[in-house]
Amino acid sequence: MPTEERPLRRDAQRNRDLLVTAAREVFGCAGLDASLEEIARRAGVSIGTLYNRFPTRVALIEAVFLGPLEQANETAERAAEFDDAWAGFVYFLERSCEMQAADRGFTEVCSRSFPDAPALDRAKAKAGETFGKVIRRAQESGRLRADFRLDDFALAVSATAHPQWRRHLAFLIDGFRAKAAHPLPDAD
Amino acid sequence: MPTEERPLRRDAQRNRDLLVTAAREVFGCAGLDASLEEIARRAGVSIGTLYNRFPTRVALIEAVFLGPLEQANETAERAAEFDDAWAGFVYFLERSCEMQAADRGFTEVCSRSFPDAPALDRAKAKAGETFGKVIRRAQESGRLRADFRLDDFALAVSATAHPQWRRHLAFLIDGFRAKAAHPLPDAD
DNA sequence: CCTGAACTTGAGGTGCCCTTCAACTTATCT
DNA sequence: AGATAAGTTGAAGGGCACCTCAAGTTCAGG
Repeated sequence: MPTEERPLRRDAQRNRDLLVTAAREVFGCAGLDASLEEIARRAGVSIGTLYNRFPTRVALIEAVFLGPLEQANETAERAAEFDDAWAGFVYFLERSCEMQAADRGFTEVCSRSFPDAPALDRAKAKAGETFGKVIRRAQESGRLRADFRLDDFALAVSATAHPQWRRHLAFLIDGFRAKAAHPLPDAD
Repeated sequence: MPTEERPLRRDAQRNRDLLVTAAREVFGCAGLDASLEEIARRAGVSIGTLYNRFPTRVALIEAVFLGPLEQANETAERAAEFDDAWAGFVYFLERSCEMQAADRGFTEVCSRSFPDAPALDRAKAKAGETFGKVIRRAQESGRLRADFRLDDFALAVSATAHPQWRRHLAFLIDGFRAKAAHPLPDAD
């Protein structure tokens, strides 16, 4: 049984939207630990209203980032349908880095875990599975090295959350090609 | 004329050492923005003493990290003397990642700039020059791609400040080989 | 228009951190 | 042993952020 969702009063809905928008901006440049008071300030709303609508920080994070995570999943679905499997792989990597480079909050959402927000973790897992297919296809095509794993994606992407990510990613991609592969270290 | 350095009283010197040790630990796990009170607490010294010895945060950062930076420079010098230029290049990359993975403070020292602590910036520049030689040799040997630049090192290393850095670095290194090289993106 | 429920407000309590400084303690030198 | 410069201490003042709640305001349905 889903929690009964009485619709919000119109003013409350407006404030909710203002808060989410403000939070997107503030999380985007200051990260997920940004000040909640700053977010309320920017939304033009009192701190009490923020707490009314979002009792915890993760509730707000969820409201802001569930969308982008689904968007990432769709990107992966598109990537899985490329004729050229390697191109699809590269396409998804690039879109992911793009999103992270543009949004510090998104970067942190992707690298942290959220025990108190199962929806977030579920959305991440789903996108992960979709990208798993992309990886498999690229490996079967013989262009992606066989020892590439899903977690390597997290590594690669989380490591490119900076302005010159294009260049960094280009090196990595060269290192991902099957023809470039040398044995990986044992551990991990 | 060098600032006259009257020697510290014995107790003061002891406290200074305690503070630097504590700061190394705290910066190491909490980063350069860690609480100064926490550092004083861990050193078993009052917060006033910390401020007596290190009037600013950067003064303390300098005291902690000038050593490691010089150590990095020596590592680069060793790397420049490898018979196998490519092996020297890889050696320095690995040692650098090792230092950063082990010390969050060091990571931040390497990626930030310190206008108020010229000594830090100088030490970084020096290590950079030394590593520049390593790069040149590796490129002349034909093993390192010709379009590799010194800043790419900063990229690579700052991006590997996490537990599974070995694996990430392995991919990057495969991407750094001349034989793996594909054209890099234009910008930056 | 009126009323109750929904919503908003912001001051206030708590906690952590930064930084200063006047009063106190200690090392060192003669 | 005494004098004094050097060093230590921690309370106090100022900030900022978190979170709560009693009092006030606004919406929406009758």
